[in-house]
Amino acid sequence: MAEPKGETAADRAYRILRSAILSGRLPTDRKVTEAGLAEMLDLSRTPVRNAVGRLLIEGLLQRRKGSGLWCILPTRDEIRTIFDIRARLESYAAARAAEFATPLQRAELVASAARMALLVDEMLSDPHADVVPRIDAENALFHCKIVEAAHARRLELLLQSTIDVNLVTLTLQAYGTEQRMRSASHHHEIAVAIAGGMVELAGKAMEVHILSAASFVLTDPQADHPAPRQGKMPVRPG
Amino acid sequence: MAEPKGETAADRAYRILRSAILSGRLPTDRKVTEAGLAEMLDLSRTPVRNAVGRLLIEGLLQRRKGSGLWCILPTRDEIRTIFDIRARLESYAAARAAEFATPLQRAELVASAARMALLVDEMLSDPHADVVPRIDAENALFHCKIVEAAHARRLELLLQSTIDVNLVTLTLQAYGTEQRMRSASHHHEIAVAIAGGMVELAGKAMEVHILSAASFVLTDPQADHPAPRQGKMPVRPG
DNA sequence: TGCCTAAAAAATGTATCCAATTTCGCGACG
DNA sequence: CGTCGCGAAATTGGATACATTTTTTAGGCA
Repeated sequence: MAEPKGETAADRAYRILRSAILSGRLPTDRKVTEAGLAEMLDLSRTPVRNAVGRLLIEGLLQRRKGSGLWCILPTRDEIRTIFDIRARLESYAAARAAEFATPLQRAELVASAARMALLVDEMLSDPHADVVPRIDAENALFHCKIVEAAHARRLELLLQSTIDVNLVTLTLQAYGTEQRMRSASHHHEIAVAIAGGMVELAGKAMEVHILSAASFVLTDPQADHPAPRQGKMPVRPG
Repeated sequence: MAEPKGETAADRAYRILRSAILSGRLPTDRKVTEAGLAEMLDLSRTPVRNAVGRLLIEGLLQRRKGSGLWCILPTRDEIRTIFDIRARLESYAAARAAEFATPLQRAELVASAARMALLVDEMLSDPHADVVPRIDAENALFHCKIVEAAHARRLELLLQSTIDVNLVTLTLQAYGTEQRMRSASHHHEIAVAIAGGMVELAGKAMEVHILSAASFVLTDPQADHPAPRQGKMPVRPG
């Protein structure tokens, strides 16, 4: 998951910088520079510029003309907006999946939902086991497979820059037993709807799934910012 | 509109290449290379690589591992998908605008809709006048102002890469008198809804506006691909 | 003391060179 | 005659040097 082999230096810079910004390891109260980031990552400016370009497009960085880059952490309102956008785009993806998914994809979605249910059971029966990362991975896989099954490259590209693993993980970390069970139940409903070709239901079920997560995260007092840290922290190149 | 002064070489390359791809001036049946594009534009590979990177993210270019770039023209199905996505994102933008727009922005939207009505009148009374480009411009301005008034940077970024002026212009070119009148009417309805803070109505009216355009474009036998040309055509650097 | 100007410092944008990876063609061998 | 393999060519990725633009600061003059 961390460092794919065929990854270019630019990809690596992008992955590390994006994670560093969203987890608050880069300062938001002062400028950073391409040269500085390059030194930090032990790279030349070329791949860093590539990564910075993508982050500018995603809005996680902003350029103040001649005066450095500034990291932009999404505010609570912006996180709300991101969930709203996800609800609209992913429900469209689910609806399309119900219409266009291959038989194999439908089966895989049902299987993923089943695995998720098992994982939640495991969590309930043995709270000490380290199942949470596996739940996170299964969740990511499920959403990813739906977008693939929608057969809409445009949708993939848009969601890719909207859904960030850091934000999703943040969401899931805020989840408790109750919410995880409900979430697993949602996955089952969505998978069955898609497998059965029920376009409307699949879309609406996904909408509920996402907005439910949003409402939970945003009403939880702890889940404010992703690590609203201030001081400068080193980002290790590895 | 064409060439902003403070534009960098990379921006220029991006603008020209994107337009060249969508208008069919670059071949889709054989590879193009960064070096080739650079020579075409009379630039070094550096700014071209920047532009190519953005186009790869947008999906208008695709990289076949070691062997050149390929231009990807949206198929009819993909255009349909783009309209669906626009309907969902722009209706969200309109709803947000109805909630968050400043008084000035509300007034400007109403004014834009009024100007559009005047332009359509002008077109009706004097079919020979060259009002069509002005109508296109007013239309672009209207949609742009709504997205701004939504006060959601994320939405701006996503729509920016989804809405392409070439596709919109293509749509409008397919429009006749009847459709233009209806479109102007839509603009008025949307502007009034936003100005009056009617969140639901604004969103739904925008949805109708976009899907109506989609249904018209996609049922029109002439509006198939954007210039499905095959042979190689030069792209002038200017 | 305050402001204008100009020089220097900083940051980004561009060009060019080199390295690494992949492709394709050619030839030899089975 | 087909296939394997090696090498040359093509293409992209990364580093560095240079140009351009903007900011900041130092200094002089009112």
